[in-house]
Amino acid sequence: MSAEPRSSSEQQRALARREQILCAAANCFRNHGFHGASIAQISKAAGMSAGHIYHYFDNKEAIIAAIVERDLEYLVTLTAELRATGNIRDAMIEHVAEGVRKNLEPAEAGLKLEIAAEAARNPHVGDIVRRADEVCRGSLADTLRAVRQADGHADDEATIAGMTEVIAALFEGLMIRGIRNPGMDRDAVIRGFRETVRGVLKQPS
Amino acid sequence: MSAEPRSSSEQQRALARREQILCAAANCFRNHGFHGASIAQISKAAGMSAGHIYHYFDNKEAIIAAIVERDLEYLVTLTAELRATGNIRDAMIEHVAEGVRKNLEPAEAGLKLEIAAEAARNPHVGDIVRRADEVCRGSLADTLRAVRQADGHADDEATIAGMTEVIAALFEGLMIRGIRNPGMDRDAVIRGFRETVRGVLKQPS
DNA sequence: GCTAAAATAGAATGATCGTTCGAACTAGAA
DNA sequence: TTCTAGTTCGAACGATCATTCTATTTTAGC
Repeated sequence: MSAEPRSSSEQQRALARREQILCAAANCFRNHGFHGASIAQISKAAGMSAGHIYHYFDNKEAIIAAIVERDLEYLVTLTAELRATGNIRDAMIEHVAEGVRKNLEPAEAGLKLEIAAEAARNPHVGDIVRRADEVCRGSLADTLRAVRQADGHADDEATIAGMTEVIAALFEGLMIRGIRNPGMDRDAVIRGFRETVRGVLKQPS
Repeated sequence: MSAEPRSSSEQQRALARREQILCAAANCFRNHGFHGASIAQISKAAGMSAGHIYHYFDNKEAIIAAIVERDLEYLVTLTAELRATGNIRDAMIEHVAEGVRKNLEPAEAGLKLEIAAEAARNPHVGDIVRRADEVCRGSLADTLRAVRQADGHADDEATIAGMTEVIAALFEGLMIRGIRNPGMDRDAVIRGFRETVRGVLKQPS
């Protein structure tokens, strides 16, 4: 927050401390929510004093923003990776199982839902989330467009946008499903998802 | 909370007060989250003193539980209604547009996401949510089973369960989509959803 | 080893939290 | 009217909140 550090090792050290705080904060936020978790809890989890946290973050809101940003950055790189594969349609269907399992991970899902709920009421967090979604959505739309064109379908952009939302809703909804029905038959869900994604890809235009 | 009231008008009055508190609390929870909203805020919104709230609810947790219960009760009756219609398949596809619009309502979606996030960490709320979902899920599975059987498909129960999760994830995911991409083309999404639901109903078993 | 600066701890701040409590008020029964 | 019991308020409680400040320890350059 203050003047530039003198050596690069100091920079690294500061970066590591920041990361340490963010990891601890993510755990606390998972367990108690953004507003339920206190700086005292986070500082204890990070193994440092409460006051010291303010050397790395202006305030609690800044920690929340950093957590949100970090979480979404990961998603952006993920969708970009999918797009870089060779045979996109096969890759998509192949990755369904992985996507299902990842979104059902309760720890991950809890934090992501917390972020979504916060985005609905906190304009700053909402901006971060919407900006990241724009990138992911664009990447997913590109992927869908490529597959559909390769299959000889002539879709207008609105149709592609609609399909994008369908696929996104499917996987994001799974985070809620994992919480509401933790005992679900995962293999059956994977089969259902695979078939549904396949169906969207070959949907008549 | 204490001994039975003497007249039925007193009972009604107490019920109205409870409802008044719950409505005010729902608004506060929507805007600030379960832990971000204070009893002081809720009492101000409900037009009564903070202390008085404790005549109707044991504590804040009880208010949260009541809100969650009320929200889910509505969903249970909704799925039951769908099931009572005549031609189920047509009714389902016809109700897609309504379902999409309802889940995109930002105020509703925000509170529901807050509930899901709370269910992921608060065991009491989690129990309420899971129990309600069991009912809704069963009703939706019954509906799907009926349509599939009428179409001559022979599905095992796991397949029906998988399809149920797909449909549930679709619509619940839409709540997140509405927050992450508020400017989406709703008509295109409705078309995509309708086609996807149709696809699930005629999916090969 | 000395010194200056950064890292860190921990106490202190005022605000606000959820909750309790006792007094004042209100309305129906007698 | 008087009594009684539920309604309602608002002050008060101790705990905890996010944040600030000061003092101390650690580190790096000389």
